[in-house]
Amino acid sequence: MKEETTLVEEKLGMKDDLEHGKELANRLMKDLKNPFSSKESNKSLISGILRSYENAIVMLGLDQQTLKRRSPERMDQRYKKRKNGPRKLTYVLEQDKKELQLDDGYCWRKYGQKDIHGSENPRGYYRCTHRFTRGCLAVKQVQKSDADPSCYEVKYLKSHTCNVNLSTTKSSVVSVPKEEPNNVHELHVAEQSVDIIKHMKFEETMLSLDDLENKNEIFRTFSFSNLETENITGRRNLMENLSPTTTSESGITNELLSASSASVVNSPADDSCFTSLENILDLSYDDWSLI
DNA sequence: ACTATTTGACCCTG
DNA sequence: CAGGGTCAAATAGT
Repeated sequence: MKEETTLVEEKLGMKDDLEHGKELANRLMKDLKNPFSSKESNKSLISGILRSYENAIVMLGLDQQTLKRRSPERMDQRYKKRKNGPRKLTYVLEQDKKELQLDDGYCWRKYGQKDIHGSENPRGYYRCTHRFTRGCLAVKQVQKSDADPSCYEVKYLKSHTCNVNLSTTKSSVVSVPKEEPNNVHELHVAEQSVDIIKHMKFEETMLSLDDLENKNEIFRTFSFSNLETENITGRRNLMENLSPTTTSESGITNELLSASSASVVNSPADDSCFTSLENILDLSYDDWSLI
């Protein structure tokens, strides 16, 4: 059962989104009456309206995916009782603790773990803590490398839309066209030190670029070693460079993405960047004059 | 009391 | 049907 405080938070969030959408709609209406208003500003307003309502829909849990998964019939069928009764929980192994420490600055909540066929190590599934409160759909998968147990492969799926700024985060969010999990862009960086990783980035990026052109990518994979505690600061700096939500000024990722026609949104603070919406908007750009 | 993790069950896709 | 992804009850941690 969901906590009451969380529900209140969600409702407030929905209210904010809906009111924001309403405000933007009003501004759009005024703009449309103004012969000097630009197409760009109208586009931006509509983008904001769509985003607000999409946020609200997600918070309501009424998006298509949630509805499909949570239909009453299905809820009746599932999870009535565990067959084997109460289970024993094992303590998190030291290695797993390290995995949990692979902090990229965002708040992640583990929601699953699976043994992967052909891999020695299980894959952990994490989603953004703000999934329900802010509708953030960011997900990542963490798996210890079979080849090098000191390395972890981290796959990021979907961008953060929760606008939670890292203490170290600057101002940009990268958005990528066509946010489909099946389109994979892998950026592998498996090294023992930050310096080496930095050194590696360019080559790895160039390789990735090929993939990207071939696959019309979206999701990004990183692998990195378990750096020692004294390197945490360095690692944080590294993640600033490598994270999918990395900053525009430093990000090799940004260069990569811009080279592949990705768009870079100015600030997460003023634009939570629903890439799907941007896609829609981009596709229909020619039609804006009709509005 | 509340939040986070673990893990068996279930669903979806190929 | 197998494998991967997700859900949510049970449990642990704070």
